[in-house]
Amino acid sequence: MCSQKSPVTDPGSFAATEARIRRTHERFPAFRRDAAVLVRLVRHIQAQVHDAANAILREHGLNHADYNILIMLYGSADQAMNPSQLGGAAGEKSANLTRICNGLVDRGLVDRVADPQGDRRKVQLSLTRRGVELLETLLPVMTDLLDRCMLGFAPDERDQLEHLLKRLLVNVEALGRPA
Amino acid sequence: MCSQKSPVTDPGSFAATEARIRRTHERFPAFRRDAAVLVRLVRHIQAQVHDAANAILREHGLNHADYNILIMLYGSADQAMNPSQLGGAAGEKSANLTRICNGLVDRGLVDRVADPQGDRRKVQLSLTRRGVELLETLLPVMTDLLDRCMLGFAPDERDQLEHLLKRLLVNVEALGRPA
DNA sequence: AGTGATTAATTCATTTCTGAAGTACAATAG
DNA sequence: CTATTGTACTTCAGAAATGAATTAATCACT
Repeated sequence: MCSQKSPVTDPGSFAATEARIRRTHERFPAFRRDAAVLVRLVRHIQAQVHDAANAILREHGLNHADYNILIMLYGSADQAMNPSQLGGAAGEKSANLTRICNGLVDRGLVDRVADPQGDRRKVQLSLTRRGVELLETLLPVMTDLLDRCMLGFAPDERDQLEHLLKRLLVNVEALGRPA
Repeated sequence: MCSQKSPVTDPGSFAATEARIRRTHERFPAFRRDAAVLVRLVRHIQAQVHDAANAILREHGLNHADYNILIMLYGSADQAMNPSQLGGAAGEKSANLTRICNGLVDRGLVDRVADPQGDRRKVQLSLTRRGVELLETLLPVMTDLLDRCMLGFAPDERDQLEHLLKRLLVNVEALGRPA
């Protein structure tokens, strides 16, 4: 109403989303405003982080999915995981995980070997030295990205948010199961 | 009837993610635990909601992206939006939005006409009667999905979460803008 | 009125992701 | 032991999403 729209995504744009949700609620009262707002917020946040990460990683020849795999391995107890663990951790479907790891193996960032326990269905994925090196050149800039997400959040607010999101996660994980 | 959905994340597994983040922080101290946890929570929540919505909508011949477009239009003030508004609202890139809307137009759920204001660059998208009818058959089940997300949340907790996520959104929206 | 920048939407080639099916192995039970 | 059931991963074909043009119209200035 007052100033002209700011250049990229204008920060007040979520107000329009809320107005739409309100109208939907008016037309269809069972449709809950609060839940809809939360779900759309999560969607927008995730999309923005994803895009920002992709933009940064592109110039290093990686994308967000690749990075996620690398950092999962970097943080894993014995520097190694098998695809199903990795898929769960990174939130990738198994078919997609196979494809992503193929790329990382081809580029010499990840090693794929037979499961040391001898279960011949399983496979062990781990970072190569090159993988570790690349990831460690990425970490400063990705860390900076995370820092910028947290600007203006007090420690107790972060805790609050973390706690609430964990409860939300429990709820949404149950969505896949019932009828 | 016997085809079971394979869960992407096994429930309770977020503890493993936290352990990985902690180890990453130990190896690379600047990497912040709190921000990383929040970002991964958001990612997992979004993925679960997306998958659950897709599973529900598939049997109606739609997917989550389609549904989002329909409900944005349903809630819009004059039942019509142009692609750029819709893209911003639904969090879709413009190229993708064109593709999605092509499909919806082809199926007779959405109308695409010239902008009534006369700006010949613009296009008006609106729900057809069939689009409204289909959406209204979907709304009960999608509403139920949203309700299940909110199980166990008190009103003030929902407010808290909404408030915190809005602040997080402001931060992540700034990520895209050059530092 | 003429120019250069901006905005809106689309196209296009390519990459990424998905669901379903397939292969190989392991575990369990009859 | 062998049959059934379940798990781990891969393959595959098709769908969805991306980034970089492209086309076309409007805007902002002079």
